[in-house]
Amino acid sequence: MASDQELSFTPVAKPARAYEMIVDQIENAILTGKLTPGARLPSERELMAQFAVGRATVREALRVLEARGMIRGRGPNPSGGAEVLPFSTESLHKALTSMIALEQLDLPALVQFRMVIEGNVAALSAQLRSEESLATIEAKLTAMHDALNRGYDAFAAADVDFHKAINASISNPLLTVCNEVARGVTIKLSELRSARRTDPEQFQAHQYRRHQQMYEAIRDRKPVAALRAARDHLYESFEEFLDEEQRAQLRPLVQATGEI
Amino acid sequence: MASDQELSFTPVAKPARAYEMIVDQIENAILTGKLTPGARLPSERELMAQFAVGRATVREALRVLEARGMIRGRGPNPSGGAEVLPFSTESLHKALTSMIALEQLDLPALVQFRMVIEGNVAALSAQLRSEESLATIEAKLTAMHDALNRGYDAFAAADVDFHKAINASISNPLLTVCNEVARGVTIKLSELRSARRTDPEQFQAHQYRRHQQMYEAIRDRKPVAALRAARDHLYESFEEFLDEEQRAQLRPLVQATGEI
DNA sequence: TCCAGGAGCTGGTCTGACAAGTAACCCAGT
DNA sequence: ACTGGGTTACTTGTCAGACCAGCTCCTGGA
Repeated sequence: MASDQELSFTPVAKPARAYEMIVDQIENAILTGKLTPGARLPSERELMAQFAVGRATVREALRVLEARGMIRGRGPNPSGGAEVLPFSTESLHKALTSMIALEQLDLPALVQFRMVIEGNVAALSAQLRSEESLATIEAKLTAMHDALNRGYDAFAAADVDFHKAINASISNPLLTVCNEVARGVTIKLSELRSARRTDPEQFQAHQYRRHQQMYEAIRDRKPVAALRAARDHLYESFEEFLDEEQRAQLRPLVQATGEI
Repeated sequence: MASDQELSFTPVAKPARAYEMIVDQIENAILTGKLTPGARLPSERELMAQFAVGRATVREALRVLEARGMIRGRGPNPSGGAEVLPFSTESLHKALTSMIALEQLDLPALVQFRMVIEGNVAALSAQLRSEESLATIEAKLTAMHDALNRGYDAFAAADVDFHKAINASISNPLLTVCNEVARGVTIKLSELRSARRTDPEQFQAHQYRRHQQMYEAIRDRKPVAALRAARDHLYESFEEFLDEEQRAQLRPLVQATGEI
């Protein structure tokens, strides 16, 4: 152990690449608030002069910052360079999405994840929601009712809005992002497996009733009911795509009626 | 509403930048498995010929992919170009870290997230674990006991191993990764706020008892007890860093004793 | 007063070039 | 036969200069 430490030499030099130092400098300026969202970076040619590097190096640094969602190029424009963006979860979105693709997640794992997250989000909302949040959720539920039988896309959009309102009521960006990414990937994955349902009206009506249950549980501050409604809703939605073994993996989350 | 749909024209042209198309092509090749981790991309000059663009364009595309953690440049090297990397949580880490720096994510939100995930993972493990998984978890608990009073690092490593064993017992990579990333970021964030504890022996002994409770709940297939042990453990670990308002945000997850 | 058109800047891309670094090969010496 | 060193061919990192197309702004004419 001790000999290990004594023998571990540190690398002699770090071949720091020039564009990385530029990235670090601009990133620090943004993270420390010296560059605020909406501000404009100098033009590439000016940055080239300030950093004393070639334009290609400046551009590589800008591409990295753009990939991290911190700035956005705005086309040719004499009024300044790239714009500093306000915080967005987009890079988190992309990282999670590519993770899901690379891990070759299957539908049961995704649904299990969503049952965990959405169930607890609903339960938390039932306990922590404000009156304003509840009003928003109710409004989205009404919009969902109005969207009944107006086609798949309209109803799906209202569905998303409803869940977004619930997420907003507990204001935890991590839970929200995980929720939305998982939802997006789940839909993409399940749409590959089956065409649209043959009885959309009946299906939508049932979906609406489930969402109504979730709303009522949140309104009445009943976390257990909210949890169950959210999980049952998810299980029902994807049950048809799973075989018996896969369902067994999810059933603990459904069965856990009065206990968990 | 209907007029909205009719009036929504689609963008006439996408000013797609050349390097973005290159990013998409290489990204798709990786995501679909046509390029597997460890493989090497062609050299920049060869890519330049294949895509029929200039080298600067190829390089900008490579920088974006590198920023996303999908490839890694390997210096000047006649044996090939950039290396395709296996999935890593580094980009997730970076995204979360910058969220914290931009004050979009605070410690209560992180702990809340972990209480949701880890609690349900423990509960699921209590229901779905196999006997082999349980044996591994028990082994890790024993290792944790052996690491008592062997210093902060040794105990922390044993702690991580224990939780990894629980994660492995339900084999949902999405839950596992979210768990580990959140743990890493939480530790980084809380270490900034306070020095090491003054009574490490007592603290470690208490931590060990909590983990023992979790193990026993999983062994006895008591999901509610496992859930509570996991959540209480987290709440206790970070309670000291939170003010009263922040604690109120987490208390629903702790209070939910016999119900949720 | 108002609008059309040019000037000047910008980003996006290409070409060509050079230094520095590494992997592989060959060859001499032991 | 095996080790060691040097050479070579290729790579990346970076720079300089150039061109084009698009956006702003300002000016000059109607």
